[in-house]
Amino acid sequence: MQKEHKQEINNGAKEEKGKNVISMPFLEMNFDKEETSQQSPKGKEIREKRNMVDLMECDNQKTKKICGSGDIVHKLEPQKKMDNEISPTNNNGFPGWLTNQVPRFNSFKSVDDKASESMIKKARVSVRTRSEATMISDGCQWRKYGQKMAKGNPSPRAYYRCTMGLNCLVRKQVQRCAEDRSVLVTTYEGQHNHALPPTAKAMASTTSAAASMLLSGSMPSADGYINPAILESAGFPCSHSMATLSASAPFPTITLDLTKKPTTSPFYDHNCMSTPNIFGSQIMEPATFAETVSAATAAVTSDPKFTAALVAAITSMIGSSHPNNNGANGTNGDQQSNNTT
DNA sequence: CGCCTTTGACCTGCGC
DNA sequence: GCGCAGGTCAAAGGCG
Repeated sequence: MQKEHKQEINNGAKEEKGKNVISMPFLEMNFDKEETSQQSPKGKEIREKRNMVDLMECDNQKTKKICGSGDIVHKLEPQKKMDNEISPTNNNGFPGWLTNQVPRFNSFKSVDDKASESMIKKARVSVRTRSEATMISDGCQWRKYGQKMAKGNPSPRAYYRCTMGLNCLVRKQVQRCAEDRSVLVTTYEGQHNHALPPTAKAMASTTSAAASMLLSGSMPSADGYINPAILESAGFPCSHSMATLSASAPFPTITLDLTKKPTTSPFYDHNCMSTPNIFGSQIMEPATFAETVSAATAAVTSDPKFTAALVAAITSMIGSSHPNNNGANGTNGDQQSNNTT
């Protein structure tokens, strides 16, 4: 059994190194090169060449529901206890990479660190995309630190850690949907404590906004889709069942399902990455995803309730902000600003 | 030579 | 208390 898995894994690895780097134009766009140079220009290039289809953060809880794989979620749930306890500090539910609320992550986990982590983990963002690549490139640099076979899913789950920042503890899990292997599910967790590429910021803004909306109760139901009207009003072409928020989970989960085909959208082929041909052939236009994200952001933030919630959230964050957080939050601050505006 | 991936082992939490 | 599953660590090997 393990041997089989190994084979699969190995194959996957080879694919990654060889060619499967589906760079998601939407996130890679401009910043790839820029951001990459921040740390290890060399490493970046290498990474970029590998299989990455970039997106942002995926939340597996949602994924679980959608895909039925129920892998990642399992482990995440246990954190709910801690999250609840710590939630006061991060009641906004902003994904870490968005707010930098979390002081920092380190290999050494003190009590405080753990607490911070919990906070960061509160909000997750899942992105489901249809792609042949082993990973989506979201503009950040990731280092693989583990891989595991998840129960109920023949595809291995890969664990990545952000290496763009020295102590950035943002992590992401990449796994293929058990029911539809062509669907790549990426779950992001934590906050970036460093500057993010423009595309990454856009994504972060969108997801954070959604998370905020969810937590603030702006959502009509604890478990549902973002109001299509809101999204569409902002011109979000893939609004139909594309973004899903879940408040029923231990922590807020945002799922961006980019695999679904909108019922009405002449832009579908261009703005949604769901079509196999788009991913498969990697023809997606660079600006499309960014535009989509921007539209989503605008849509989400256009909601008065959300805005109010966001203000409250930010206020709360500021009130409970930690000195250390501020320093590393340059980026986050920007993101927050974006959200507010 | 340095960085990254691979992978088995270990740790932790949850359900029974 | 035990077993299972997920997540992380760290040594070894590979690649550029």
